[in-house]
Amino acid sequence: MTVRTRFAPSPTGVLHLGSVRTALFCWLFARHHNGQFVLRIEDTDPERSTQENVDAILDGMEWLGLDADEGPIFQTQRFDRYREVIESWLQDGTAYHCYCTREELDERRALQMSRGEKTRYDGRCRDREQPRAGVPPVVRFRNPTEGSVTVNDLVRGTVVVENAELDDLVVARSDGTPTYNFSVIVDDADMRISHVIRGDDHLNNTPKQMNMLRAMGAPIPSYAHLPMILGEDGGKLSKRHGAVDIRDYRDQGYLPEAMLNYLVRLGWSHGDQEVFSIDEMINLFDIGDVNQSASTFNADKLRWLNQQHIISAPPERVGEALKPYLVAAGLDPAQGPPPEDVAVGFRERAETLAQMADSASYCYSDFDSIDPKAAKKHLRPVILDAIQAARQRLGNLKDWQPDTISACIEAVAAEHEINMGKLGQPMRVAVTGGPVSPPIDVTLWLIGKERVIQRLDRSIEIIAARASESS
RNA sequence: GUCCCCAUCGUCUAGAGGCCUAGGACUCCGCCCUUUCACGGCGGCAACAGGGGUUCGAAUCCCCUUGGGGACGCCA
Repeated sequence: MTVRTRFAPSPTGVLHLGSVRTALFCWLFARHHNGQFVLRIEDTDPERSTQENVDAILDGMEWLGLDADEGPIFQTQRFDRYREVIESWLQDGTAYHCYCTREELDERRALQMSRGEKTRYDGRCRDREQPRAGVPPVVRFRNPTEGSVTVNDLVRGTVVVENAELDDLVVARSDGTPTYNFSVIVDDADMRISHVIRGDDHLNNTPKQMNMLRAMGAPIPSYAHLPMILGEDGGKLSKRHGAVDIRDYRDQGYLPEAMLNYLVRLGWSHGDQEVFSIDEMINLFDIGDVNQSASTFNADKLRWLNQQHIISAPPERVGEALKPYLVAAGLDPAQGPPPEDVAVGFRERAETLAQMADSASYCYSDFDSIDPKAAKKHLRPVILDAIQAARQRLGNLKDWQPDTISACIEAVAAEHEINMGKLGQPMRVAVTGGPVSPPIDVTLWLIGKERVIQRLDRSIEIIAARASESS
C-alpha cells in the first residue's frame, strides 16, 4: 500500500509552530516510506478564511522545504462533490434535515450543562418528515446509537468511544456549505489518504469521522494523533508567547533546517541524538517513537540548535542566506567582504543570521563612535608607539591575509615586548568600535586594508590627544 | 459540568520489569583552552506527582487521587 499523508491547515490563521510540527511529521512519514504528501487547504469557513493566510501558509511551507506531491487543493473548489455525498446521504437516510434553531440549541446545551450531562444534540429531528416554516434546515449525520468505535491510534494506542457518547453532527450548514468534520472525511477518502497524522485536538473527532467514513463505504485510514506544543508558560501556544508565525522565525534569522530540527525533537526522539540533518530526520523518523505527552516550546534550545546548524552548514550557503539580513540591517553586502567569509568569521558567535548581520556591521560600513567604555580602557597612551608601529607595518603589507596580518602584529608585539592581548585589544577597539569581535587577524582581514588603516589613524589621533592632555 | 488524552531534572527527552547509584541535551554555575567575545573540552546543581496494589524485583504493569491538556459549534 502506498503511504499517503496530508497536511490540512485552515487559512483562518497564519502557519504557526504547532501546525508546522504537524506538517513536518506528515512530510517525514511520507518521505520515509517513499509515499506522497498532500497539501490541502481547509477553507470551508468563508467568514474567517483569508487569502493572506493562504499565502502565509504557502510561503512558510516553501521556506521550510516541506514540498507537497499534490496540492494545494482547496476545499472550496470541491463543494460540488460534498453536495453530491450529502444528497445521497439524504436519499438513503444516512443524514437528515434538522430544523432546530441556533437559539433552541443554545438553550438545550445550557440546560444539559446545568444538569451535569454531556452537551449534545438530542436527535429530535431524526424522524421528522415535515419542514418547519421559516427555518432553513441544516443536515445532520445519523450517528449510530449503539455499539462503540475503536481507534487504533499509532501514537495513542487503543481508544474506545461509545456511540452513545456521540451525537448527530451537522454536515451541511443551513446555507448548504459543508462543515469541517464532513469535508475532511470526504477528502481523506477521495484522496486515498492512508495515514491521518494531526494534532491531538482532533482525537475526539476521530470516532465521528470513522462512522461517517463507514457510511460512505470508504476504508478507514490509520490515525496518529500528535501531542500539543505549549507556550513557555505551559498554556496554549499563542501570540503572548512571542512569535507564533513561522515567518517571524525566518525574519529573525533561523535556518529552516534548524527550525525543523527543533520541532522534530518536540515529541520525537532518537536516543540521545540532538542534531539532525533533514536526511537523517527522514531516515530515522518512526511514528512509533512519537511521545504521548505535550511539550513546551523553549526558545533557548531553538537558538542553540540554530547556531549548531549555522556552524555546520556550508559557508557559501550561510553567506547567501546572510545577505538579506545585511540588507535589513541597512548594510550593502557589496560594500565589504564576501558574506561567506563573514559567516566563517562570525558563526561561532551568532545564534541567528540577524545577530550575525548586526555584529558584522563594521565590516560593511563605518561606525560613528567608539564604545566609550572600551575606548577609555584600551585606547591609552601606553599603547601609542606599538599601535603606530602596527599601523606602519600593516600599511606596507602587500598580501592582506589573516596569517600575514597575524605575523605583522606578532612582530610588533615582540618588538615592543608586550603580549598579543595588550596590542590586539586596542586594535580591536580601534577597528570595530567595540571590545568584541572574531580573532584580531580575521577581523582586520574581513574589514579590509583601507578601512583598517583609516580607523587605526583615527584612533591614533584619539590616543595622541589623550597623551598630550595628560602630559 | 460531561467525555477523551497525558504525567521522568526548570525545559526537551532516554528508559519497553532487573543493565538505573535514573542517561543525554538546553539553561545556570565552576574550571580548562584563549589576544577579546564566542566555539570547544571537563565538571557541578537538578527529576521518576502522591497513594495503594501485582512481582523475588517497578520509573517501567494495574487501580485510585492529584495536577495538566483537549473536546463538547450551522469554527477548524
